[in-house]
Amino acid sequence: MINAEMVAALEQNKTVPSLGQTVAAQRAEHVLAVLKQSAKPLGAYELIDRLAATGNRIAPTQMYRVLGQLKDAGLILRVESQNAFIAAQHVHQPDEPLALLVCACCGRVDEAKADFLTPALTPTANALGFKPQRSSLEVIGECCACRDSPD
Amino acid sequence: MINAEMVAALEQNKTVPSLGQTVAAQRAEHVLAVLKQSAKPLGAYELIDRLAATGNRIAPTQMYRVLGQLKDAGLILRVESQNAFIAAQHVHQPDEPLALLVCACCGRVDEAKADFLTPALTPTANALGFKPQRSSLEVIGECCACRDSPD
DNA sequence: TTCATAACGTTACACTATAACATTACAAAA
DNA sequence: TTTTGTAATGTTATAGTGTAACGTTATGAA
Repeated sequence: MINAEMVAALEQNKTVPSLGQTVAAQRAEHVLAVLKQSAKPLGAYELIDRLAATGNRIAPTQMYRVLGQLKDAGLILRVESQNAFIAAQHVHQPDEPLALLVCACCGRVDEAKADFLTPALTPTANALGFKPQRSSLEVIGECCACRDSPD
Repeated sequence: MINAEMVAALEQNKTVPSLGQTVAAQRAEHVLAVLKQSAKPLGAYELIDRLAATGNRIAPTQMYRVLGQLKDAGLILRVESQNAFIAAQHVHQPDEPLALLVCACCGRVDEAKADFLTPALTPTANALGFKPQRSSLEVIGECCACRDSPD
């Protein structure tokens, strides 16, 4: 459905060429566009509402399919602690170790590489006979802007 | 509601003495007991059902209050990726960096200290002006038992 | 053309979580 | 003792999250 060509196009804020005309591709594009415009993570139903406002109402099932595709393509990230989604600042591999810095104050989320994770977890994993596949690291705190703001 | 004395008692699988006779304390005890008996994380409504089976049905709101109290006391942990809860193997501080090793196969969850997190995150946090407060690290993989099982 | 299959659509429902408000328990002030 | 404030507890209702199950359509291969 979403392929390398589309990922490349979406990443550059361009319309996906040939395949971009399929219903599914256009929807994925719309959803991604809405997420990119949002400073904060959006839930599935909030996304549905915002999409509906542009005349593109879809059912929850559809939205979750689109979100799954975008996630698999590395174009969006799921914020587990909020059951919500953000547009990725960079395209990622599914198993790439990332840290999400979540502002408890304004909700903004930043992504950062977390390459230290794999080596740091190895001893523990080995000791327990656990084979890590992917990880989710979310750091809750206060972002730059909220620290500076007078409250 | 839940105080140091109760935490100490609950930690040792004992009934909370004096205060343990309050309705709330007994409920917290029941919920914790159910979680301790489960190999896998349990959702709030699954907990409600299991508690009801022992003649102690409570409403969702109540359950979330109990879960909140137990969590604040460090007696249970929330598995963000599953919206579910486990009994803590050890009592924890709310801001203590932990890794949860979640088996994608059987659902079992192990907890491990993740002291490496704080120093590892400092450079990134500083660069972004982000002030970390607490973190949630969940590692999805295959546990010891599932690797050994024939499948 | 016919058939298989994958994509897409729809309905319905189960689970997660909390807002809002009612009631009760309890202890300090009058 | 009564009053009263407050914290705990109880209840109802509802918003939000997620998916199972199944129907329909599109597409390409036999």
